[in-house]
Amino acid sequence: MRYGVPNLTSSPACNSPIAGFPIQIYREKMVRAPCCEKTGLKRGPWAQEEDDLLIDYINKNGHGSWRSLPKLAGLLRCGKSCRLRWTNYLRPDIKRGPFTLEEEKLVIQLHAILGNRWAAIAAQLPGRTDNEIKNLWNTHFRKRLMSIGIDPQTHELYSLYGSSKRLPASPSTRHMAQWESARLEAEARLSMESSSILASPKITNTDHFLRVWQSEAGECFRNIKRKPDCFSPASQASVLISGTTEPDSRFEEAITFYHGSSPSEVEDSSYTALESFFDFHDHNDMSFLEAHSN
DNA sequence: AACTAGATCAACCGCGCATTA
DNA sequence: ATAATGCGCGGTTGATCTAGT
Repeated sequence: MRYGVPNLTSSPACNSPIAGFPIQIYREKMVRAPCCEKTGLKRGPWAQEEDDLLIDYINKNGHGSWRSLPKLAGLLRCGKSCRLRWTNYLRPDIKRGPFTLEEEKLVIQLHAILGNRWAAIAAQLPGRTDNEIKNLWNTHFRKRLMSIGIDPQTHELYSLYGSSKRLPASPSTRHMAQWESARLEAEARLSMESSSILASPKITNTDHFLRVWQSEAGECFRNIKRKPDCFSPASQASVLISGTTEPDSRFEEAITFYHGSSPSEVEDSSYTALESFFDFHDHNDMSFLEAHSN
């Protein structure tokens, strides 16, 4: 049976008084009380009948308070377990099955920007859960990136900075490596695919971003740093792209990287970077950019 | 056929933030 | 202002599956 009695000697979770620890020790260690009374509650894999009960209840009543849901639905589970089961597996809009090439590419690009913010990455992939993406990353991408000499955490090329994993000096250099890693990964995948079916969308995307880059919006985007006013470059870019004045700090670094690059200098890696940046915003933003394209 | 090692992924946990009392 | 509570997140675990020997 999976997830049996916790190992009291090694698991931090055993600090719970319910797991057998004296209440005093529990309090001294300042450990938060468990989310629910675990005695008598079922753990481990969900049975079909449990799934049916949960689906039936949520379909009729919505989930409401997760804490009170199990009792109301007739489940011997804690609310946390119910929420996890629903959000990661039972939700009707969950997309099962292997990730598409485009989804994989997007995950890599978003990870280069967002890091291990799985929920934020999942928000950009409809039907995919943070857990699924996290598993995908840890089981596939991490090893693959490492095998081609890229640090999966920072997206930096080990080979650029010698054999050690020390960080490169400047933010712009770091981002060059970051974007390069995304490009290398995408290209490595594409090279394994012999069909022209996959090549065509790439060209289309490149043309699209080249058009955006050369458009009025792209010009503003490139010249942002030259504009002297109260907004930071990233703020201006955000206003331009999405209307928000609260950009992620990583975008500020990204803008710095873009600044000074001419269209002829920005090859595929920068298109990939630009694509990542724009993909982070919703599709309405893309409509705005397309409307301003030549 | 039996064993082993590595890969996969559902489910767990503690923590931090936001909200409520 | 503070404590309690609820929820969601990221990291980790371990049962099961698969491929290799």
